[in-house]
Amino acid sequence: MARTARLSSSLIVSTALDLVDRHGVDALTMRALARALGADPMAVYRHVRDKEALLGALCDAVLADLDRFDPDRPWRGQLERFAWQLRDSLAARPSLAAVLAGAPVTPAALALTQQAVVLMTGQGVPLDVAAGGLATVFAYVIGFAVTEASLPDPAEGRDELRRAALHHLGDPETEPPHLDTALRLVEQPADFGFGLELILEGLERRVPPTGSSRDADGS
Amino acid sequence: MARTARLSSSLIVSTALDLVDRHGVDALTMRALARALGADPMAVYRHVRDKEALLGALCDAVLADLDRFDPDRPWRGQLERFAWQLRDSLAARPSLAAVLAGAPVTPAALALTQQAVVLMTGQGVPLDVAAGGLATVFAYVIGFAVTEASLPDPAEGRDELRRAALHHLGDPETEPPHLDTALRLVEQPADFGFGLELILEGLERRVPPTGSSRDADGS
DNA sequence: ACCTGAACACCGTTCAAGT
DNA sequence: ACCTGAACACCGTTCAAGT
Repeated sequence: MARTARLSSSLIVSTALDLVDRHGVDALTMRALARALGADPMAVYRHVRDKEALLGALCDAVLADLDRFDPDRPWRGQLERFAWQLRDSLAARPSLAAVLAGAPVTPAALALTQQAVVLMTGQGVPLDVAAGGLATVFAYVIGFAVTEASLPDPAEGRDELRRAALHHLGDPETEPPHLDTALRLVEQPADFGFGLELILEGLERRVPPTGSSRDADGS
Repeated sequence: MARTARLSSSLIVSTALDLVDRHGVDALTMRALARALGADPMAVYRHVRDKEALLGALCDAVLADLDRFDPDRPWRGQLERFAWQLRDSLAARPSLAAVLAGAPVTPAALALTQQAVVLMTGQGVPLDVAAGGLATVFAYVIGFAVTEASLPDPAEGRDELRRAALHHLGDPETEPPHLDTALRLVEQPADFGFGLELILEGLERRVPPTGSSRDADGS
């Protein structure tokens, strides 16, 4: 019966992530976290420097949960899977997208980057293409996830949005063409796969062709 | 001598933006804003619903400050200029990038989208390509700007970052290849133009060729 | 030496009291 | 009717007092 359930960093992180999953990152206060842990509000500070470090640890946990890169399988499919997995993970906890955007350099991010560089350069992708490609994919996924998470409730103030937009357009007498199309575009989530395909396709076109039809297999 | 300098929404927004430019968004508190305006802390609430609305108005002002799209000039160059302008604007006030990411639907955003749809479809870009392209460019710029603004001070805790990353990689006995390369990649700002080029190039390839060599000029 | 919780210095916002 | 500022309900974090 001895309550030896001491606090640990991993317990703190998993409890905090659970709080974020259920009630959003705004509900993650040091006091609420301590309550969920059944501990004193200050006990958490024994294991975590401050709240910023706690949020960084959450981001690291999310990234560490993604599949590793396998250097023996084609890079393009793996980069695509990585992008979808990260997007899905952030879509499941929307409020964390902005947090990850604000703390992108974590140990797991470094580990993933190292594996991706090995994967891509090992398969003939020039280093600068691999570097630019990784940065592009990451920026795209983050930007997409944060934007998607921040879409306002449709119809919420749509009339005012329209009116104010018309004012920006110089209050024309006739309705500007495609205004309703544009309204739909900014209100609806976009097609994640479309932009990802643009990026991956561009990367593939920057990989010099291998001389023969196969040269990595069987050596 | 009568102090008739009444508050107005535009004065509030420009004063708030100035505060953000000089001291970052964290320094933008309702109290500090009122102080900068020489007004009572609560006077701002006469013109702005709450702080979220104030931040939204700041984002709108940043977007409204960008060049308009001109339907008579090539879409690709204008989309490229838009991306660079927005990136530069956010690089000049880094802390606002995350705010814009969290409030992407504003009147100016709608106006820009409407103009971009007119521009692109008017020059033969299929609507779904234009829609996907705009969303992709926006997500990329936002994600890039937020990530760039959040890069930690290099060398700040680099050793701990390395050690923790090695732990994620399974504590190998030999140094994983390209780890220093990866460290450089996650610490340094990436090449904004590279990813933008990937996206624009992919869009261009999705525009069906016009029948003759010229058909929009002179008509 | 470690842990606790009262207290500090904020914050956004409400609301009753003034003009 | 409009404007003000004291007050409320928080927050992250410090630090002195306990074990």
